[in-house]
Amino acid sequence: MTLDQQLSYLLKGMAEIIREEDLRERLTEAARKGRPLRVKVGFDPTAPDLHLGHTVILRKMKHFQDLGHTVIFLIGDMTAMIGDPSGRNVTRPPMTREAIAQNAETYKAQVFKILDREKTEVRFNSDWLEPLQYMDLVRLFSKYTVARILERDDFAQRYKEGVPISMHELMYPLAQAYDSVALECDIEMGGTDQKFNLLVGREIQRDFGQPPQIVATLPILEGLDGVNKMSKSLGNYIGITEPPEVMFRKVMQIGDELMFRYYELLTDKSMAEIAAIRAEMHPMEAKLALARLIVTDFHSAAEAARAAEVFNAVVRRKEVPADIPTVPLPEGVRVANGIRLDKLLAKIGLAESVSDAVRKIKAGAVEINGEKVKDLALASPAAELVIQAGKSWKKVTL
RNA sequence: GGACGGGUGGCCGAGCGGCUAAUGGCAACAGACUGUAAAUCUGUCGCUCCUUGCGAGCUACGGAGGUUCGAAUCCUCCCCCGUCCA
Repeated sequence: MTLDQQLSYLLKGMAEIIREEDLRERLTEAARKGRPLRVKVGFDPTAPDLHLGHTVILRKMKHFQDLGHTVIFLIGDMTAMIGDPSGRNVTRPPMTREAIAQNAETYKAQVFKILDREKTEVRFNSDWLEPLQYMDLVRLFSKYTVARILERDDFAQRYKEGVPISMHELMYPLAQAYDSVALECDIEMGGTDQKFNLLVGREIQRDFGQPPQIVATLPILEGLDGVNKMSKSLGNYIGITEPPEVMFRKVMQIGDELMFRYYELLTDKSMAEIAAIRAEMHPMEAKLALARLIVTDFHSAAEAARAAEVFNAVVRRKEVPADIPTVPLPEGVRVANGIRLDKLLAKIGLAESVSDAVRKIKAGAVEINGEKVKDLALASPAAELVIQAGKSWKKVTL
């Protein structure tokens, strides 16, 4: 690849790069000296399950690896041990070492679905942050000013609105910047919300006599709702270890506009190809194709095809799914006049509570063996009950 | 250290002695519609019980006490947050 080709490969899908000339320069230098660039991305080990939102940046990391560079998968275990309240005004409980170590393992098992193991350095920032003495920290913090720290958007806003900001939150950008020093990074990537932190890294590196890192930000992927960022706690995510049918169905649930965003950030389609899809394909066909692409990435083409078939059968043709989980009849749901459906639904997980089950039944969301149910009691139950509550199915054997 | 303001259901935010399981909005869950969706419309939206009824009980408005026939609403103490002053 020529330098220009490399550049456009790397820049595709990036939100911002600071600065492009520097990247060009460093790529040139790397080629000349035969020294791969060091590209750092930090991950928070509090939520061990990766979802498609994480894969936007993982894919970009892979692109750097494709060009022979080294990617540093940095696990912010120090952050997790302190309990980072960033973003929300709720302090997260600190995590134990064991929990962090376990999450880190889960992470590693998942990221290599995308990253090249050979070209990945997995590091923990406790390696260099933990040994720092008080005076080391004072020296580090002395390199930055309160006014500059408060320039960070969310700090500025919270300060203005009177939302609490804890001292340690102000130190995070410095700690993260120090990671870049410790790792001698050439490039640091993060979501667009990380821009400030990434930029601080440049200044601190300069103070430590290192060339400032190049900063690359990537768009934050919207979740299934198309509004909020994808996150596990909001429940609008697609996990990369989810079963093929689930992934497929979730992709099909997104709005049409969001689909093109997913095409852009989660597939290898070029912008030109995506424009063609938008112009020529029926939206539903385009979405089916997208779902297949995504499922193929994390499972296989065969699994994707099967998931597509399941989707067509169950959702479009409203057929009964082939493999419904079967459970025995739970205790305490039999009454004199048959079976209490509200209790049954709650016990087998088709409703959150008995009250919720009552609501669903009254709303006409429950079918048993193909018949809509309106009563809370089932008088003469068959030996096998295929129960549908909304989008969920369970089979109960008596 | 002082003065003032505030802590309500998943979130935001009303209520300021009974008519309040607690107005609104968002989210969520169902139903209709459809191209899977989205949008829209409708309903639901603490938990439990049963004789499923505009039924009964329990729990809930930072925490603990108190006043009252009755408190999210009044009083006391405590905890937490913010603003201003020092």
